[in-house]
Amino acid sequence: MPEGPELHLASRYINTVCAGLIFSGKVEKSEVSKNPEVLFESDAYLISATSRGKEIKLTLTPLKEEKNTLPGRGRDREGLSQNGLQQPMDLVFRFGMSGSFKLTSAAELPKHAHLRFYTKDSPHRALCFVDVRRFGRWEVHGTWQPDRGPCVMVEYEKFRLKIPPFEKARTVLEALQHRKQQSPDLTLSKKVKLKQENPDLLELCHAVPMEVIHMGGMGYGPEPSDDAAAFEEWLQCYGVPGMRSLHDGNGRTIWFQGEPGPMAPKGKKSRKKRSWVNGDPEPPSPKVTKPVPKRSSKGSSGQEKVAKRSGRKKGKELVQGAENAKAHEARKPNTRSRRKASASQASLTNEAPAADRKRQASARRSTGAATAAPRSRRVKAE
DNA sequence: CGTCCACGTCTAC
DNA sequence: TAGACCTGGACGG
Repeated sequence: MPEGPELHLASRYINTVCAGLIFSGKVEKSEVSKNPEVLFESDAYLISATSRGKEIKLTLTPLKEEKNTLPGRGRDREGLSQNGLQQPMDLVFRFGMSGSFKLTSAAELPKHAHLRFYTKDSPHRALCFVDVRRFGRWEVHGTWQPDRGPCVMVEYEKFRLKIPPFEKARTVLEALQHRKQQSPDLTLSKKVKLKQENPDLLELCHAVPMEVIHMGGMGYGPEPSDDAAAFEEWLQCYGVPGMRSLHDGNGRTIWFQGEPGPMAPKGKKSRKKRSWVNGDPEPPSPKVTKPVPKRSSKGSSGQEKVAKRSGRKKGKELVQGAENAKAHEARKPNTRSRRKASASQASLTNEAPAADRKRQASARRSTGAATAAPRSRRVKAE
């Protein structure tokens, strides 16, 4: 559950489902987790959350001035004042690749629930930090990690200044400059309108995550019904049939539409893990790939799952270069790929009809895009 | 069964 | 700048 907007949704979710809930007792950590114990104990406490970029902070607040009923028992706990009262505690979480929060029945904890906060009243429930891959971290008495970039959702203005000097900004800046020169004689309102219809890259860094937040869902909707499909449907580039992808210097898959651009990794470097360990020293061939959503014909008995991300790709299966609608029409059709196919078609035209502008802008989206560059070089956004 | 892949850091060379 | 840290789903044989 790692992307910026998702962390924000997680904090909203927590504040919603924990509103009015009273928690009690100790905070429980799974055996297997290597994260620190949370030595917090209170007869009655509240949980609230805030997020900042890809971090989320839980605040545990004891309800009243309760006495520690068992003197000495709490000695090993942190955050106790002299008289044995439990003080409020902040926990800062990072979600790694798979972290999330879930309020569930305490009787049936979900798998991989590595930190549990139990409600006071029965039927007991548990707010769980669920994290399949355990890349997620939490820190007791945590604070926002100091060397992180601003939050694209709530601190967007901070991206306006202090652009790292080594950022390859030429293209971006030239584009902005170009835009400026284009419309020197327009009225202010016309300029504003133009800007809204053609948001620049920086504005999109804000607008796109905000769109996800307003969409809601992501497992953090009011109902447990959940709606991952809506998000998949919303994605314009990432994992979408017809879009292209390649691997950057760190082996990360970058999704995009159209030309990869002058900084594109040159073939050889792009494969991190060798897939040809024994014999068959086949050169790691392709550079630019079209995702071939390999939905094998087997098992597709009408109710196939929504195409999940990209299919598995091997060299020989990769389709090179300038492919087209034909290619993916031949592929497994589903509603999603169909819709996307037409969307990308539309955006190939420079002059999209005005009604399609918004869609055209979003066709550039890939939620993975901002995570592409190595940390040290990145505009400190995530 | 085995291989590859995944929304991210984190740290040891 | 490579691995390391993990589980599990999709796919291939």
